[in-house]
Amino acid sequence: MLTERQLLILQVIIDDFIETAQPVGSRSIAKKETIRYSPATVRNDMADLEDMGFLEKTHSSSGRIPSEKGYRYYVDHLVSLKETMNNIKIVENVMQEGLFEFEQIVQHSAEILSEITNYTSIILGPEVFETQLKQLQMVTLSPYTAVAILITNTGHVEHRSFSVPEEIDTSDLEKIVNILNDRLYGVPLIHLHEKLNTEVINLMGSYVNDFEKSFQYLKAAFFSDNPVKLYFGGKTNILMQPEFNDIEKVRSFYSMIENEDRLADLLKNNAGGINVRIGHENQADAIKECTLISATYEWDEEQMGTIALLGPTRMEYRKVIALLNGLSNEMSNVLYKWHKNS
Amino acid sequence: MLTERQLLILQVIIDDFIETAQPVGSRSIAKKETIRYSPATVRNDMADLEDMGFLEKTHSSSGRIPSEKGYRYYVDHLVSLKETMNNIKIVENVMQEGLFEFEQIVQHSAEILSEITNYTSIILGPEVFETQLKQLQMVTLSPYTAVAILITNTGHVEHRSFSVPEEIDTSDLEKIVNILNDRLYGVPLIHLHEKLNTEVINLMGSYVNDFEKSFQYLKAAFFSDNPVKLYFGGKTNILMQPEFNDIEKVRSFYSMIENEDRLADLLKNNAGGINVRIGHENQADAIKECTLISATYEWDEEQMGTIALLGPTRMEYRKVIALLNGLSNEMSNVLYKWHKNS
DNA sequence: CATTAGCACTCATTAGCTAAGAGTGCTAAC
DNA sequence: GTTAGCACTCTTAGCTAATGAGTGCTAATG
Repeated sequence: MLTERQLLILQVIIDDFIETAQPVGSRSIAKKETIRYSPATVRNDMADLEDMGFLEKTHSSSGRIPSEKGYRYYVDHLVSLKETMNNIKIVENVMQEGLFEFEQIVQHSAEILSEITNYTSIILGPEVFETQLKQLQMVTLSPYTAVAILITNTGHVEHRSFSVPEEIDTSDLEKIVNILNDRLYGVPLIHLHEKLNTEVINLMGSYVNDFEKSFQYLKAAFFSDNPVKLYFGGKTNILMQPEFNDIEKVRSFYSMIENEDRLADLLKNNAGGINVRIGHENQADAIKECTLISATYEWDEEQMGTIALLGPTRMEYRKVIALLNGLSNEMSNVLYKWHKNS
Repeated sequence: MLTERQLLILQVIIDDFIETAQPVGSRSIAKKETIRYSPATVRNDMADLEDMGFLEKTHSSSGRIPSEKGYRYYVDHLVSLKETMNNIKIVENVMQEGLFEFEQIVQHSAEILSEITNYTSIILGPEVFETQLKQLQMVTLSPYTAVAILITNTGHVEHRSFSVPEEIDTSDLEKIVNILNDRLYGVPLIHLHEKLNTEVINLMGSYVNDFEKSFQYLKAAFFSDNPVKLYFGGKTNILMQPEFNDIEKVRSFYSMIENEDRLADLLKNNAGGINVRIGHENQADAIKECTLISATYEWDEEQMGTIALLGPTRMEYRKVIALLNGLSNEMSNVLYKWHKNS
């Protein structure tokens, strides 16, 4: 459908625009070494490319800029995954600093990713999926206050303080915690609620009198629904992009970033592999001039988490795709080794 | 030094400018009900106020805007602390949601504070000062990995994962943790290092053979220096302020916000009470067009933490000062009750 | 003598105009 | 199929004039 030459010209225009953020004219294209045609020829192809919807003009006599469809074509056909720089070793470097808890590794990786790319990085942590319960603990601080602590096999620790009403005896609570520890060891977090409500609750009565109220209390402390945790890096990088010179755009960008639930939704329903959502392809008006590009990392064929970058549609796709691909592989490897050792 | 009338005019100008963000002219002042003089009279006083440095012009024939000195005078003489709205009950409302861990209360309060004011709120947490060690725990995840958990009497939980080298025996580690728990219970966190290095280290040898290496390891995990923790609310509120229509200013604002160490320094060396730093009074170029206003909350005459708001120099001082004063009192009360119960 | 009316003056803002320049689309020639 | 040539479009920058908000100063006023 597209001629060889049109393809070439499309590629050159998009590459150029990504670099300069300025509309690209026929003359400047014809000057490139790879182009051996006159500006007039280029103009003809540009007009065709515009007719097909791959390019746009900012005004009737301006140079061309890529349309969303143009970027889409560019990503699908002109950027090859083979260019992947494997072995980027972000995670490896992070881990050499002696960190090893997943939460910290992820946070750190997000920061490095945003530094390398100058976009905003978002990582959806892995704990939601495969992590298992290692231990529950209750530490009483005073007769009326206590802390509930939950530890997973990945080294993740959740805690929540709560106050104990007078009518509840802390020793009852401790008994219950012991039972829970016995019964829930090794249970994946996602099955915790289920297991709790079916098996465990029935056992409880025989050990603790009048356990109902205490149990309800503990349940709220330990098993409050776990909101998805997002890790960000480079939240202010967007301020560097020329297309965000307008405060209004910055505002709308941040309104999206702050809405973590919404963001998590956008990240979650992804197929595996690299996923690129350009402009309006994101079902979110606030980032209709942004590209959200994401990759999943996984272990054992189960999706585990997502790494993403959010930047202007004029994104350095080539670099970013290679980078994300490399990083997701690396994280999958880390998860694999991890699991082998634990 | 200032006549009655000049005082009144200064106040009206600043009030007006705070509200509208527009230079104030003599005509609009003369229209106010409280002003019973002609524009010409007002103009004369405005010229005097400008000579004295309280007002400025944006250009030779513009209305006046307050100078930093003007704001300073306004804050020192024209805003009275008596207007305090006591009983603002931010914290009380937060706590009614069932939260009670200090960290969460503080975080939540910061958010509410920024919502009420539309500025960015910054709270310097209290844990650095009076909190005591409640319990240390070590949970082994695998033969080579473990989590160190530290719990304070305020319900604060710190944790840190670490990997255990082969040459170290986890049972040794556990022994050491037990000893530490015995000896360090109730010790204020700030004295932890000291106590550790003097008393405790000497005891260790008699219980555990070859403890040195293991101990060093644990020490790093449990007692890594605790960076000051800042809680933010409304980080993007600044985008609403008309004086931050310029991206450059937004950038410099965020460069300050991101530099938490620097911010913490600015907040720390404060006398008690309410502290207002206007524009260049902040020793930081990045916020030379901002006001940082802070209040300390305390228990038992010791400074405990700081609540602050960061916004443009054109700040609603009246409202903000009353609010911060109320909130700091409230937090002090909470701390007091807290301590009584624990 | 403090206050005020009057008036000339300043400066930002806006609109309208022009010239330059970048880039296009089309046609005719190669 | 490709390209040179050219008329045309639109942005940008610079200039001018008109408008209007606001000032500073002077002289008149109660």
